[in-house]
Amino acid sequence: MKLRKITVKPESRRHRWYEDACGAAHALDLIGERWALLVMRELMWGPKRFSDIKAGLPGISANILTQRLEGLEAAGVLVRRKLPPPAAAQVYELTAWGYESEPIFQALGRWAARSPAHDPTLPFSAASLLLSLRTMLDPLRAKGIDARIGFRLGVETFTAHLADGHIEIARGALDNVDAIFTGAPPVLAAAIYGGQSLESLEQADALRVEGDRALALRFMALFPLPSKAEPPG
Amino acid sequence: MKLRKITVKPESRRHRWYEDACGAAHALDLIGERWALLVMRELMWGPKRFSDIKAGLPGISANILTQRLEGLEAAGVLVRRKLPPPAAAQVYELTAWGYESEPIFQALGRWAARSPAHDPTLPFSAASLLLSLRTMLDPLRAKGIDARIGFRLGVETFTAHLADGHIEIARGALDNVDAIFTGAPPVLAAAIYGGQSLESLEQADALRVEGDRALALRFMALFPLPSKAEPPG
DNA sequence: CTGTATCCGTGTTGATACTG
DNA sequence: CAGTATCAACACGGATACAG
Repeated sequence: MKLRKITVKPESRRHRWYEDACGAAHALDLIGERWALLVMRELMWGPKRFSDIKAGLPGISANILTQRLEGLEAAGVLVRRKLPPPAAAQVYELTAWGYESEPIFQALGRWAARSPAHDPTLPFSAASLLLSLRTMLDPLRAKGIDARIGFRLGVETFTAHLADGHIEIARGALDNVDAIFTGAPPVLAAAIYGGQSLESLEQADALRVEGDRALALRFMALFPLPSKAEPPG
Repeated sequence: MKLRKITVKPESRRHRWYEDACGAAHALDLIGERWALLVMRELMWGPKRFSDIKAGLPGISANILTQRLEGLEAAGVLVRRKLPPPAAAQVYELTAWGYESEPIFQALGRWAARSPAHDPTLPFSAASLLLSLRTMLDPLRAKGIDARIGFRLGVETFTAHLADGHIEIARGALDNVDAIFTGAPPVLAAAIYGGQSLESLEQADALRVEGDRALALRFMALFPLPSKAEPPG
């Protein structure tokens, strides 16, 4: 054998692909690398800057985030845009097709919610908490409620609009809301999913509710978790 | 350095977790490693042996498959069982919770079907082709058809039961079917998704149809692919 | 302050060869 | 058939250093 070590250009070594026509395999070729899906999750509520993405992803390092953003841009999942002055910041934004990935998060989230090993006390980003609300809403319980709920999660604010057993969520200024939750995402998660009482969280000064308190309490009960899967054996 | 090679116990071999309470992140902790989901895909139609799993996964190496099977077993996604004599073979089988992962494949497959980069000419395993049928069935087109279709894909046989705009698929002997397709999975894929005419594939001796030919032709048209996503810019 | 590029230690992955 | 052992290549993450 002559060609012992061809000097392969680093860029030509692209990637490891599954050689498989299966749609799921192709999806994993595009977004199956470590962190890729979580980067997309952080962008599900609108464009973000590099460091805001990074802030929602505890443990990712800057170079890895750069690589993922490049890869996702090449795949057509997101684009990088320059905001017009005066903001003049660079942001990353999902393409229309990128936003269509939401059912993937829902399927993963619903399935993982039944995992015996799921630990809900870990850090929770605002993006993922809101995604989980859309995933876990019980349409039957929400039937008949028409209301707007605001969230102040750290520096970000969101408005959820409940109507017809359906929930719409948008990032942005809180206008015309009937109730507002203010607190860190894990605290709100403890209230909605962890069965923590609103009073105890308020007394610990971890969560605050303004506006229609009865509505807020009703809202917190709209997101039942599924039962855990049986461990085998 | 004294401790050149500490004999680390294999179980202490933690892998890298996302420290994130998000359900999707936890799902990726469990099944996000390379090959893990595709191993599950191969088991979606029932228990399989090591080498049959491997055969459906072009490119996986034996040691990686071993590791994934161990990991998935530890996660509670599958169990290993010893078949009773005379078969007496070891097989891997999804747990009930493991089977519940099908929506993940559907979400991934549906999303990837709109990828501009999807190449349907790559190898296609029987398991993934049948999974794609369940994903892509158009209930409206299937309305009013009540029929049983058999598939001989290599050594495996499957029966699909169409009723009420819904499809059920099971591996096993072909009993009481109205039509049978015989051929390699990529060929059947070309017929159903690639727009290849049945006649041309039969003339090339790549596909054979027995039984109700009109039904077979109707069946082939029940699985429309979505349009491709626009490349950005 | 925001993002990118580079080095480096470590752990993961994968091809090949080998064993029960 | 069902894996294990070995080794090389690579990906990850941390820590910088650097550029606008």
